[in-house]
Amino acid sequence: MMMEMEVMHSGQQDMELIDILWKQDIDLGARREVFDYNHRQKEHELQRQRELEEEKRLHLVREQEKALLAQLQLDEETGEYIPRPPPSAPLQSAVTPLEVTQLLAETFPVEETENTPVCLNTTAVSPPSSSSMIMSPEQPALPPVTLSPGPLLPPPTPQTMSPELEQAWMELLSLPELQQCLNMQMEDTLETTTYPLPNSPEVQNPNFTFYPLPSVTEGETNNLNVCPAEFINTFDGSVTSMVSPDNLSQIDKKDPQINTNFNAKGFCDIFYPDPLLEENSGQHGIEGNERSIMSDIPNKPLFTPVDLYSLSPGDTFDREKTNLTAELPDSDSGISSNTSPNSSSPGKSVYGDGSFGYSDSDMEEMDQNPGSAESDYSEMFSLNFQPDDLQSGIPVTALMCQTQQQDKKPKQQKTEPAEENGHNNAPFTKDKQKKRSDMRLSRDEQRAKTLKIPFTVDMIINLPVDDFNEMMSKHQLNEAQLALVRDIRRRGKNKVAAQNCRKRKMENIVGLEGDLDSLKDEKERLQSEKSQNIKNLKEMKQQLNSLYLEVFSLLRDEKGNSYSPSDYSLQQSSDGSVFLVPRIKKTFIKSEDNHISPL
DNA sequence: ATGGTATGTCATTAC
DNA sequence: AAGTAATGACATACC
Repeated sequence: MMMEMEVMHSGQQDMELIDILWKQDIDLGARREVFDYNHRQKEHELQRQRELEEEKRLHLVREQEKALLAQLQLDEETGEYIPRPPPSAPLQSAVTPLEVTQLLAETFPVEETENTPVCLNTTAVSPPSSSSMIMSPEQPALPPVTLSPGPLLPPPTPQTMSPELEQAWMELLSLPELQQCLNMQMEDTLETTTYPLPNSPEVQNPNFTFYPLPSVTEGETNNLNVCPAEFINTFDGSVTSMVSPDNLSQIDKKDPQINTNFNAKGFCDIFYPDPLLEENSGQHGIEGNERSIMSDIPNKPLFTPVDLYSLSPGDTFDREKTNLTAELPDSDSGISSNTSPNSSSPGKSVYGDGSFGYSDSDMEEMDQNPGSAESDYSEMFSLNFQPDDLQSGIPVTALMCQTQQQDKKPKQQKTEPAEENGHNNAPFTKDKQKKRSDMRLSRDEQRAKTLKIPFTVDMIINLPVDDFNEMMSKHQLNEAQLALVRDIRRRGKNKVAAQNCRKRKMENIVGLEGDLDSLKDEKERLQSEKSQNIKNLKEMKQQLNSLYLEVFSLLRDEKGNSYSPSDYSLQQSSDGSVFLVPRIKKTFIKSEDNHISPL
């Protein structure tokens, strides 16, 4: 046992080291689960041993608390368990050790808790007891009456808690190990909603009030080691017996999974749970059952991811905030970022959400677009971005899309944090690209919704002038709205015109390219025809020349001599007769036409 | 980093 | 003259 405790303690030190290192690595993008997982892998065998040990102890604890609870009855007003009078506790002596019941009876009134042994608290901060604090292995031991108090009662809040409980809660929060676990949960981007500490049973354990806080850090292991098992059991029994029924029932209804997890995996799996599993189970528990209650409590907002980061110490919130901002650079849609984190959490986190509720493009647009309409957009935006919206937790862009997605909204709010944290950017960028094209088409639509234009963009753009004017005349629109409607109509028509223009231009280009091709073909054909004609002409000339020479060679004068082709030429008159004409004496020959002998 | 492409928008002109 | 179409030019996002 001593060895185990020491090993456990060293393991916790490792965990703390990992915590520190991980915090340093936050900006490098290192995720906590990696370290936790490796750590768990290393300590897996040790954990198994501890689990077996723990299971045995828990079994005993259950038996005891069953008996203890049987001795308690619910105070309807305070919601606390109070010891039953001895006659009404028949199980008391049957199951519970006498010392336990005595201690319980003595310590249960808050005023008397100074009798609480130190080792009780020590067990409370030791991992096994911590797990039993959060888990509810004691649930089956609850009597039926206390197990089913009917509708869920509000969890203990600063408003509802008694001062003792509140103090106990604060001190509990300051427990080093608990803080470690809380830090893990808060620093882990996925482990958010399993933050049930305000509801934790031990919160209402007055014993914690008297826990010497400084000694916790120093002596937790020492006390652990020296604490007798019977005291541990006693403490556990008292703790569970102190649990108010509403808390128990909440735990029971909130996260039944924890029981199984606890038994199956042990406390390490609870404190370092599988992120997704933890996320989902926690969210269902809190948001499903307690949203309505918690949302009314300003100081206890829902532990949605962003809220947790807003609660987490140091740079955690800023880091997450910037991450969110970076992850959602284009929230034209107004969907992705706005639905998840802030629906029910007022205050800082909401402002953070609001600050990146508008997309860059939207802001740029508002800056870019001159004119009254756009300036009014800004006005509207600033007006819309008011506590009213903050209360509802939905920024303007979310509000704009809210109408489109009202049916999806509740589910999204539950699932999206897990999804957002669960996967990386790759799917998101895909969606973003899809949404981008879609959203760019509907930019004017969003503007119209921002200014509450009572027409659809489609109507504004496509209605004929008369219908459009009639439609406009039926509504009283202010200057900005009128300007926006005009701009929408102009832009819409111009957009179509540009599309048609480009289409025509392309068609013209294609037609001209076709013309060019056909003209090239024609040119080629004509060129080949020309060359063929030239060839034919040349051939005919050759034939004519041959024929001429042949005819000329047959001519003879009176003396029977042949004519020289260089001195004479053959010419054909219009009536078809052919004359032999001397080349040099052409004019002379003509003048002496009678001297020429017809052929 | 850079060039090409698609698209939206604005200014101007034509109808 | 007003409304609309056409189109060049520019900006932006995306590949």
